[in-house]
Amino acid sequence: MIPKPAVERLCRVYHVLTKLLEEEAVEISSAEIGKRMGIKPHTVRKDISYLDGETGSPGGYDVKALSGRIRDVLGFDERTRGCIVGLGRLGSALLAYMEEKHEGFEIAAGFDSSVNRLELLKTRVPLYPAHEISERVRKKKIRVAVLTVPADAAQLTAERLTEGGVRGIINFAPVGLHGLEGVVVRNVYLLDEIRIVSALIQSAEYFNKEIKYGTSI
Amino acid sequence: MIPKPAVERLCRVYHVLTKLLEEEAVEISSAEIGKRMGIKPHTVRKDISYLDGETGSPGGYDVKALSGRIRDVLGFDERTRGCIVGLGRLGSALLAYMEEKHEGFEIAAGFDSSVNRLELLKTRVPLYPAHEISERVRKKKIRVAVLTVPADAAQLTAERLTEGGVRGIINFAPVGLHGLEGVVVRNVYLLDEIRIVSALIQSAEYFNKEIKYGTSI
DNA sequence: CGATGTGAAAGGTTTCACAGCT
DNA sequence: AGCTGTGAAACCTTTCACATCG
Repeated sequence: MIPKPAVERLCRVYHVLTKLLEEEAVEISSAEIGKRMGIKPHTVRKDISYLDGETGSPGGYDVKALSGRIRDVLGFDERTRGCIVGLGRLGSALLAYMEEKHEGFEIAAGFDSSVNRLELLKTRVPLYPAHEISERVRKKKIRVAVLTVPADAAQLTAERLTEGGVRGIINFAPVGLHGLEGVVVRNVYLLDEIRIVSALIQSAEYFNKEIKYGTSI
Repeated sequence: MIPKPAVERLCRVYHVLTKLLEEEAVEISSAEIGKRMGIKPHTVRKDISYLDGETGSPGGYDVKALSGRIRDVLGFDERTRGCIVGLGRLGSALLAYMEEKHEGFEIAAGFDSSVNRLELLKTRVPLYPAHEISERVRKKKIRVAVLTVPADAAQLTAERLTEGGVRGIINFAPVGLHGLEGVVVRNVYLLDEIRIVSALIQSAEYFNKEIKYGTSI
C-alpha cells in the first residue's frame, strides 16, 4: 500500500510531468522534479519506487514513461467524473476554475438547492437542483464530489451523494462528516488555514526554533 | 514542540469551542469534540495534553477555559492580520468569504496587479495595486498572505510579501515556492484535490483493502 | 464511577547511505 | 561519473491501556 502522503505527492509529480510534456522535455532528474515541487530528491525517488516500475536510468526519468506509470497505478487512465455541490460564491468560483479541461478528471455536473441561482449561472457544465443529486450522480457515474454547501447542509448532502455512489468527497464545509462507509473524505477548511499558519508561526517562535514546518498540502 | 498535525487539529478544536460558546455550553467531553470533528477521543485528549494545561475534569473540559488556553498557546490572542493577493475569480471569492468577521484573524487588505479590477470590485477591505505589496504589508503589519495569483507570478509575489515581513503564506498557485527563509508555507492545490481523492480510492481498491484514508486536512 | 492525562508500544513516514546500473 | 533504487535507521505520530482524580 502506497503511503497516503506519497500518493498526494505523486499526484503533484504527475502535474509537473504533464507540464514537462507540454514543454516537450524528454528526461528529468529527481533533483529537478524536487526543485519544482519544493521537496527533496530522495523523497521523489522513494515515492516513485512505490510504483514498482523500472522507469529511471542514469540520465534521469523518461518523462512519458513515468507519467504513464503514475497514470496507470493511480488510476488516471479513465476520466474521473466529478461534480460540485453548492454553487454559492465559493462553489461557483471553484466550478469556473475546474470546469476547464484538466488532465485526469472532468467536472460533469453542478448542483444547488436554489433554482433561481441555477438559472442565473452561466456554465459549460449542466446544473441540476439538489433534490436530483443521487439520481443524477448515479446516472452520470460521478465518482468524486466537491462539497461547498453551508455547514448545516453538509452531512445530509454527503449522505445523498453517497447514496448515488460517490466514492470520494472534498469537503469545504467547516464540519466533520461522519458515518460515510467506503468513502474517501478530504477536508479543506479554508477559514482554519489562516489560523493554522498563524499557529504554526507562533508555535515555532514559542519553542525558539527556526521554522521547520515546511511545505505541505 | 507540538506536532504539526496536532496544531492543525487544535485549530479545529478551537473552532468547535467557539461554536459551543455561542450555544452557551459550559462543559464538553473529548468524546463529543471528537464526534463533531470526526476523530477519536484519545486523539483529542492527546492534542490537548500538548498544551501543558490543567483544563479537564471528570465532567469534561470547561469550554471557556480550554478555548482560552488554546488561544494563548496558539497565539490567537492578538488579532492576526492577513491579506489576499490576486483577486481573480478564486481570490475574490475567498476575499468575500474571509472578510466577514472571524475569531482569531482579520483580513486587512487585498492586492491585484490590474487597476481595472481593483476599481470594479466592491469590498469592505481596502484594495491596493500589486506594486505596493511590500510597503503596505509592512505598514499594516500583515503576518499572513493568501496567494491566489497565476502560477507564473507566484514566486515573485511571494518574495515581495516576504520582503514586507509576512511570516506565513497560504499558496493556492499550483507551483512550489522556494527559498523563502523563515516563512511557513501551506500549499492548497485545489486542482490536485480531485486527482488525489481519485488516486486514494483507486489505491485502496488496488490493494483490496477497505478504505482507510480517513478524514484529514 | 466516569471522565481526563500520559508513558509506553505500535505504526507509519522520512531520511540516509550506498549498491547497482548505464 | 552520475543518477536511480532501496533496505535499514531515524524520526515522528497515533493508539493504547491504565493510573489518577474529583
